[in-house]
Amino acid sequence: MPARRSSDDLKGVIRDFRRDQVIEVARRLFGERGTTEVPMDEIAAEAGVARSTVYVYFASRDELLRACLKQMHDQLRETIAAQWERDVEPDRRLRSLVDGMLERLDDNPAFFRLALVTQEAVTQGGAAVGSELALIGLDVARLISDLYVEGVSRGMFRSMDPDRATALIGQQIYGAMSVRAGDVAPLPRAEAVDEVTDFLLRGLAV
Amino acid sequence: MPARRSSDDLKGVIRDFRRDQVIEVARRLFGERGTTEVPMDEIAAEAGVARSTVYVYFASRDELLRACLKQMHDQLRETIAAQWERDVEPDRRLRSLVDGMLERLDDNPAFFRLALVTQEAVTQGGAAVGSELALIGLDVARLISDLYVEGVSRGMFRSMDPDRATALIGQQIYGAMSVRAGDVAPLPRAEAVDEVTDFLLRGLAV
DNA sequence: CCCGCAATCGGACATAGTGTCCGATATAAT
DNA sequence: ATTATATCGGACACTATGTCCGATTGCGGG
Repeated sequence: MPARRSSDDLKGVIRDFRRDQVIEVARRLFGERGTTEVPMDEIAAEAGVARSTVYVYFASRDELLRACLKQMHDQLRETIAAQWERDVEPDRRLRSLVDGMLERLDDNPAFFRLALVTQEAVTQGGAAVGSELALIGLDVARLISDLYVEGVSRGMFRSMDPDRATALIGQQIYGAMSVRAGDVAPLPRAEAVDEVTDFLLRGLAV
Repeated sequence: MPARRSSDDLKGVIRDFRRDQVIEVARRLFGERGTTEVPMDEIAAEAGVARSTVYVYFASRDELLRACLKQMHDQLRETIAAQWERDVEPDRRLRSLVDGMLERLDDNPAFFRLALVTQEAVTQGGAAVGSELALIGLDVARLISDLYVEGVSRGMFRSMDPDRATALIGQQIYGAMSVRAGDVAPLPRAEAVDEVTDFLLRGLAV
């Protein structure tokens, strides 16, 4: 039986490798051109598989999109986790969070665009896709909420409803990412992170 | 000649009326379901014209989309202009701007979603569509910039690079709109406007 | 009323892409 | 060699887009 099992493992490894190739290609092309304008033929060809094989791995374009989002989500989680352990102060954690998000964006500009264009997929009734997006949103929101509450308890942040504060902070980060994703000449990241973090902390008023 | 001219005017009026009908329907359906998932057949049927007639008025789906954006832009300009004349103080103007944007969003929730999903059309190489979006962005940015500069000169806002301040303010507003567009139970508008404006002014720090 | 003109309609057509299906092929294990 | 499994490649049915064009409709003028 051991050889049999080893063979299944190898098949699984090969299959996962192939599947990941398709996801990588799809992520890039979807990010560049949107979720609906890239023919499955093209994704298959670039991934080096037959088009019908793509449908063996993914039931539909939507499911492929969902897989792309999941991969993105996993990477985001890793990035944020790594940043998070490095900082303890709430304001530094805030900075880390912004940094992590912008880092993922810059590492793969198509990253955010994929999330952005995926809003359309949600609008189109892609419930499964929507739930993957919601998970990403919840992860980030929880991090924001935690750091906000900690900031208040340390007397660094002014007191507001935590949910509202979380929403407002998230809005700024989301907006910053949106703008940066479309910017042909974005600021150096460290500078952009400082700027957004500063603005979040201090606002406009003198 | 006068009667001849009058007839041409009537034809123009009828044609514009029909064209606007198509735009209205398309705006709604695009906003609800995205720019690519609504068949032109359906838009035509709901607007009460033949599908081939839609192509008489608009060369393509993209051109129809562009017309939708232009209509949206015109309405936004009217809303902002009306709000703008009512307030002079920079912080009140800021509030008016946020209010105006959220008002347009609430008046037609599909409004913002249309702009959001149109980001995808831009990604897809819709240059003409992109330029319409850019015009909207420039309008809003100019308003933000003006009020920011005035706020600094009055000693109400702290001094930063005006372009960066404009970008940061714009990001928050954009994020607020994005979140609100997807919210099934959004805050009452006045409350949301106050909250965003307050956050813009004061930030997080105590 | 009739006629001419312009706009619109309705349908056919070619094309592109999606998802399904299946026989042929390739590969690995026994 | 045989068997089992995964993949390939292509055919198919269907949907939607944009183009084209003859038929129909509506309006204005004589």
